Amino acid sequence: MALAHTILVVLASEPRSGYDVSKQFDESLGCYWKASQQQVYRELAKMEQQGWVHFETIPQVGKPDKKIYHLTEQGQQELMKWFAMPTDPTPIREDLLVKVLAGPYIPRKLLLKELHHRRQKHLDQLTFYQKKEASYHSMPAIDLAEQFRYLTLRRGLRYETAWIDWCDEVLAFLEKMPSDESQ
Amino acid sequence: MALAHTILVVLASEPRSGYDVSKQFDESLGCYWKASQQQVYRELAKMEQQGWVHFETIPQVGKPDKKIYHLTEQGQQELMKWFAMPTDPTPIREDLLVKVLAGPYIPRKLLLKELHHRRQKHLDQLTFYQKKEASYHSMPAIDLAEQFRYLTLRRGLRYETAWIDWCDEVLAFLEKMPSDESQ
DNA sequence: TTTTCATATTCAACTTGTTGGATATGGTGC
DNA sequence: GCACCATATCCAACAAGTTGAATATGAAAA
Repeated sequence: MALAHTILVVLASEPRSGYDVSKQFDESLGCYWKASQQQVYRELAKMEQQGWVHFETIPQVGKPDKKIYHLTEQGQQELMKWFAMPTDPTPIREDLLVKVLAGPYIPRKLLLKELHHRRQKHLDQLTFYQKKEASYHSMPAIDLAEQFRYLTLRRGLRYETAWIDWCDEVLAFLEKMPSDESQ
Repeated sequence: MALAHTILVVLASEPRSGYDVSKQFDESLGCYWKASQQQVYRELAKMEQQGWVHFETIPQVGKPDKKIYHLTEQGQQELMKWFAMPTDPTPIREDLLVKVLAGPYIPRKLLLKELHHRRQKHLDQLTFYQKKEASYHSMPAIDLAEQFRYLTLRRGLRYETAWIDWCDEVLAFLEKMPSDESQ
């Protein structure tokens, strides 16, 4: 259900086409909510049927007509209803944790490679976030929406940092362990 | 695909029934891989068809026959193949982040309630992990499998800590902000 | 004594997410 | 000139995850 509500939030600030909504996911929301283009289109069609959004068709030449979606009164009410419902933490599903659990069966070299690989990924992401963060600090004033966006960025920073620290801890642990018993 | 491989890892240490595998998910894996009983049963059936596992039927009175699944040679090979494939971070989908992004539209009181609620949830989980951690430290010696399990627990600790810290940061931020402009 | 829990599996229907393709055109880089 | 990318939507098929129920019994708790 939450994908629909995320789209409602995106549309709340400004009416957009499915293509634009999808771009928003890729560009700025992606860090904490990933959705493919197909998902966005399908969800918008469903939301339109439910009366949460309406669209105006804008004819174009050489391209399919643009459908600009906007919230309806009902959509806004739905959003308010969702705001009032407490959210639970998303269940975690992390391959890497399973691989660490499988430590006794996995060749030590592979496990080390995995951890180094993942550490780098999270470091890259962290660096990206840090640049974004710096750009916030260099701005003279930011509006309310930007302030909230900044808070979500802070979550991203903490998330990546926690991953990197854990990778380091595991790597240190593995180095102290007796060398590979499984292979 | 990873659910199947997680089940393979669980079965690698010891043959089990679907019921037992499901219990493992609920009891110890749940923190980083959640799977419902239905998922486990369906996945095991599929894995059996693919030849990754076999089962022996153990007749029981008053209950359905127990099916004890164990890895096949092919299943072990599959596991090794999976070990060799790099894993990517799981895409994040967090309602709470969307609600914070929706800050300008959501009544301040509701947002504060959400954050307090979530902080408490993560604190409860953290406390639970800390008790587990303490029990590791009180053991005289732990075997290899337990050492790896301990590392996954460390991930849980860091995960919950990062959430709590972020909740605190957002709460502090909101208190400094001008009072609710949306309601 | 009745209810609830633990055991053990299965079916059905549904929602959500993924993958790959089709369609059509104008602009940019090599 | 040709490959590729951005624009803009849609379809189909599949994989994964959720929800609710049916079946059956013995043991423990209220």
